[in-house]
Amino acid sequence: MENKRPTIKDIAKIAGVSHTTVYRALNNKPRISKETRKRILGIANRLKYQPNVLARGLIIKKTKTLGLIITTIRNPFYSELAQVIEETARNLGYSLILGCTNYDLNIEREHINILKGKGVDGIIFTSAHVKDPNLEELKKEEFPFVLLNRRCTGCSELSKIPQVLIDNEMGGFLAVEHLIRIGHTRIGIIAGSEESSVTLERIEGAKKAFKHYGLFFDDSLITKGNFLMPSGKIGLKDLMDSSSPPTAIFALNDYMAIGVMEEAHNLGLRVPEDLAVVGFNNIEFASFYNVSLTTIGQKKKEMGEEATKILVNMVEGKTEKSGIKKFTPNLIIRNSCGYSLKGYKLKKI
Amino acid sequence: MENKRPTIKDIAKIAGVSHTTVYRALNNKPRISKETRKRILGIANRLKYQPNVLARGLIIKKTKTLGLIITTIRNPFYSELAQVIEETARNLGYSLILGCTNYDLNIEREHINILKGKGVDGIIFTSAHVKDPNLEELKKEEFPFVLLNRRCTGCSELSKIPQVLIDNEMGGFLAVEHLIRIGHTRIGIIAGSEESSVTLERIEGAKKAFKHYGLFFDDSLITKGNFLMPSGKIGLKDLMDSSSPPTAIFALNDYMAIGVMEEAHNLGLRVPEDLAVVGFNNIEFASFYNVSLTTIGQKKKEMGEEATKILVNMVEGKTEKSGIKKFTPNLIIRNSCGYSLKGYKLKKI
DNA sequence: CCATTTTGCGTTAACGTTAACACTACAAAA
DNA sequence: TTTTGTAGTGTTAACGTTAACGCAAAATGG
Repeated sequence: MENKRPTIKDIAKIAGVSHTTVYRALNNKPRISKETRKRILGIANRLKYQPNVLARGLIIKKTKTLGLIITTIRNPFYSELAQVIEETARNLGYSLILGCTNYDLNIEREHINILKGKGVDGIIFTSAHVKDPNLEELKKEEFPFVLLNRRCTGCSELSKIPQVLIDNEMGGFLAVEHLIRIGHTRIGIIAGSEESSVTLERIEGAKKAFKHYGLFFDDSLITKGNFLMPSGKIGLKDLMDSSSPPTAIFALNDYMAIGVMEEAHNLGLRVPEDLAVVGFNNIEFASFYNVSLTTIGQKKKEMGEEATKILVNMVEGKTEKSGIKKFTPNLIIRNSCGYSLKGYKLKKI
Repeated sequence: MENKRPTIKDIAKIAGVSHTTVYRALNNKPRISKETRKRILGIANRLKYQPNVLARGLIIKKTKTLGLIITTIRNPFYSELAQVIEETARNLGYSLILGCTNYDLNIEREHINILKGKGVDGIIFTSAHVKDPNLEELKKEEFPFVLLNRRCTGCSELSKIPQVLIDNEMGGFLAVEHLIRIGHTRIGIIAGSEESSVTLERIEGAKKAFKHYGLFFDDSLITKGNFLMPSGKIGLKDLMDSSSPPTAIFALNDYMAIGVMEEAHNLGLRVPEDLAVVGFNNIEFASFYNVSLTTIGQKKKEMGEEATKILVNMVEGKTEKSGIKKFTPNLIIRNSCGYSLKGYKLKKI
């Protein structure tokens, strides 16, 4: 039984023409008569011909495959992003190779090498380190990639890389402003990994909010996390152990915010009565009534689409070699800050 | 500036040997002297040589790439699975192309064709349709694939396909048994998509529990869902609209169970006081105190690993061409059924 | 010490495409 | 009629590997 998939040459043999003629028929190239084309396409259909992307890729150096590098797909923020990226990529004719790094630059590097070896046309990098030698190298090689929800301030050259992001600083500002306006002054911050641009910018925004409202910003109220759920727990514990603990928490993403709420429960703290919590990202679970997390929303769908489209454009040589697309975040008020409870009211500004 | 990645021939030129010699050096083949090998490896390292997987794949028909077909990565159950699959695949030297189908057999088919065109070595299919012509065809072509958390009872041939699953029937039994033992007799079921083997088996288990405890099983208490969160909402609404609504719900996965809890809240029903809810899968969020969903746990990590390893073994020709690996589910009791509340107590059996 | 094997290379041809270029026949232009 | 153009086709060589085979020189063995 012949299980081998048919090749151009197989079709050529059947049609009694040269493989080049078949190629012309299949790829809508000129210099072939209507009749032969039709005949060949008929045979190809019958045999269910599918081009061999490997062989093609070897020559045209394109594989219709993109890489997606994320930290961990377990974080719902990334799985939601991955979903729209896969979908838009597919609609544009591309497949997606998924690579998780666990925030490890060495694994990232490994992924990059493998992806290049497999001839991917471009890579989407999502949030991680600000300073990343891997990216600098890629940039030097003029390998196409875009940064999604991730900045690269560390490296001058990289400012020219296409970046799709939200205004994290504004997001941080909005989050803390909300807490201040409902009456909090001691606000703890659960940071993300400190090498991440996202962390830096959101904290920067938080500081601006403090300043704007004439409040003192206490550095000791920042505790280091890593964007994963457990670090929210640890972070809260640390903060509550201090001599004058915060009355509100700004967790730099929802995943950690949920950890905060978990630990609050363990510590016997009620949310929002004893502790207000605000997150960032508006993952699907944040909206559930029994989570009901006040958070900062961002247009994940639009951002994922945008990043994918930009990358595909680069790959296909359709302009847009650089530029920053910045989206605007918005505050989504739910119950975790008690905004809707009596006893709290919004300060006039 | 030469940005092109170095090839075997480039190295050969520098080393002053033939490309075959370089090949032998790089791939630990015999028939080469220790010194030349060392010299060549030195050059290769210096040039940061990375083999071109496309060219290699063209000949050896292996690409060190696997396909992972899932319905949607947004469902945390699948993102948790994807995480471990990516990780084990990477550790075994494989990359993963991710394909989401949205439960659409045509999209699945499209994915399969593309994956084959890209020369993936094998594919992991996760839960979807029982009867799937795509799989029958793959089987006929002897293309390597494994079924993860998915059965293919529809097609006789496919019983020989490696399958990694949990005992869904037992899981369904455990879930309903629990509800019965804490006193419920009218138990609504939110089914998954009806073409799914998972749905059928879990319902089968539920029915057995009814029978085992001498209870009448009311078919009208099954409502059709699709494993997505919103269908949990709709399902509950439908069930509660009936003339004699259930006092407990068995949602066939956690994602829908959360939808059920959402809708219960909207309908003014307290969980677990007015409505007990049990799910299936034990996704991470189920464990959070403010969700606290009683559910059926399965060894996702082990199953993902197992499926990946089996597939890699098949691909690499290391036996294990068929066989079913069945894992045992376990009941995880949290608060959504009120087991821990006074007023409820466990019936003796 | 000669026959045989082994070692250390090189040559050449695949793999399934794409692409440069060559050729023929026939039509249009000169 | 000769030239020029071009539609339709074929030949051949890439792409970067793997792999079959060939062939000296060195090593082994009886």
